[in-house]
Amino acid sequence: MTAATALESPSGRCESCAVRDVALCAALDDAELAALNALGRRRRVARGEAIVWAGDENLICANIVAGIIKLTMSTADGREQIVGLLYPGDFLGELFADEAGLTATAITPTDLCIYPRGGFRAVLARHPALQHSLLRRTSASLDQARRRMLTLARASAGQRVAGFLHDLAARAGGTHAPLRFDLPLSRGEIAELLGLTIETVSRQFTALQTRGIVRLSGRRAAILEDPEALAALAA
Amino acid sequence: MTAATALESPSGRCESCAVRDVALCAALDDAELAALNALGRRRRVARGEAIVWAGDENLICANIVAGIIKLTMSTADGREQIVGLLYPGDFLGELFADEAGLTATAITPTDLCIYPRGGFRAVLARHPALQHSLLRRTSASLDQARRRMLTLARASAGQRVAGFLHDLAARAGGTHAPLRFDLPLSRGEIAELLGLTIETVSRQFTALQTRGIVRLSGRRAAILEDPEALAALAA
DNA sequence: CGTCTCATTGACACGAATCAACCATTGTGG
DNA sequence: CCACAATGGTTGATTCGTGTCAATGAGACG
Repeated sequence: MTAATALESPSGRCESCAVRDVALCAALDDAELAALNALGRRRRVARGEAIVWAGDENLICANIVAGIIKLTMSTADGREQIVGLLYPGDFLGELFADEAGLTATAITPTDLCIYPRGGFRAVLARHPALQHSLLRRTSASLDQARRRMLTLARASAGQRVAGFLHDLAARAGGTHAPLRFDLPLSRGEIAELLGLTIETVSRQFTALQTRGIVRLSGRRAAILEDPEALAALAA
Repeated sequence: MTAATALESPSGRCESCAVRDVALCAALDDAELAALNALGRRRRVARGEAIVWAGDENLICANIVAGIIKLTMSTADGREQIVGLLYPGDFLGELFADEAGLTATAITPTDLCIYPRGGFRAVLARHPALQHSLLRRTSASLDQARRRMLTLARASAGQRVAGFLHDLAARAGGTHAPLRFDLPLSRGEIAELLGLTIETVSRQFTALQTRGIVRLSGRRAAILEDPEALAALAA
């Protein structure tokens, strides 16, 4: 038992968790954390693997420990739209729905700390600090969703792509040039996120490259050459 | 003092409030309600009047007692987008932002129960039930926002307008024909909501009318003739 | 009765989707 | 180690839907 890895047994390991101080757990002291500790189990998910399917019974929620997850909805005719991205420290789950409304899929290899939904709600009810923390997070997500509504409703393809790269660069830690950063999403996923087609995304990328604003380095990385120009385009 | 109207003095009147059992207040018993009671004041707002301006210091939050409010964001070049509608019982306010991110404007004459943001947060911290209630509401808003993202990103103009009318009809209490219901939004506001232009909205309306699916009765009312067809178009 | 606001209708332009080829990279089996 | 398929990405030609610009129409209100 002492040989159990952190992956298999989170119990007693929260203190050393990568997201101990950024996830919801940050709202709890080490003693309170025991309640969640007892409930959670670690799970590693491969790139492309689904964690929750829309329409399924909504049994779990989770903290993202590492990796990136996309939340998607699809139209009646089968086209998909990414309605949220989750990064390490973010919370995954629809606590108050018995049936999942969204599909959650790993975009990169991902580590999760999974809780049964019912159990988590029970802990939530007993820990106002946790609830407060979740409320803040949910408010922030709502704000983000509304901002994206504005983009989807009003921005041109060029503005969307520029804004997307701008956000990625900012998250990668700066706006100084030249900044090299990863593109964790495929072209198809970028299109799903921005409400465009693959072809349009591709064309916008080459346009940015032609103008010397970013340079693509393989499929999954980019180098930011002109942050001001990019920011201006994102507008 | 006994002549004070409910509008001027909410104190001691919560029991008879129109939204006592649907708003956040529903989470509190009459005794607990006293804390909010002491904080709140009623205010009536005319159609078109703004309650909060994006960018301003974020001083207040409120419960909607009667009327409809739109939450808007605008692009750099001045076009507006409605990112949320609030109905009686809904909660207005960004509790965790010192600067307002959204403009809130009354779409119809509206009655509010207004609280200072700081005071409300203090009450919230002391009443977990209230916080839980707000968390549920915020989660529901997030869900709604994400659904609208799908619409804005993927639906055609026809689908958007049909979906909008479908929602209004449902809210008006049924899908039986012929159902007469109000259009609380102007054409311009519908366009702002759906991410279209006034002209496109107008054309879609006449198309629906030509096909005998809805009939417009003046500018501000519609009669639903064929609910199934409307639902099918909304997809 | 005239003006003002809001809505409708028409002509046209433009941006992004669609359809279709082609190219590059990765991985696999001989 | 190379041939070859499979996957993902780019580029081009064309179509289609919605935005834009402009004129007209209909209520609301003074």
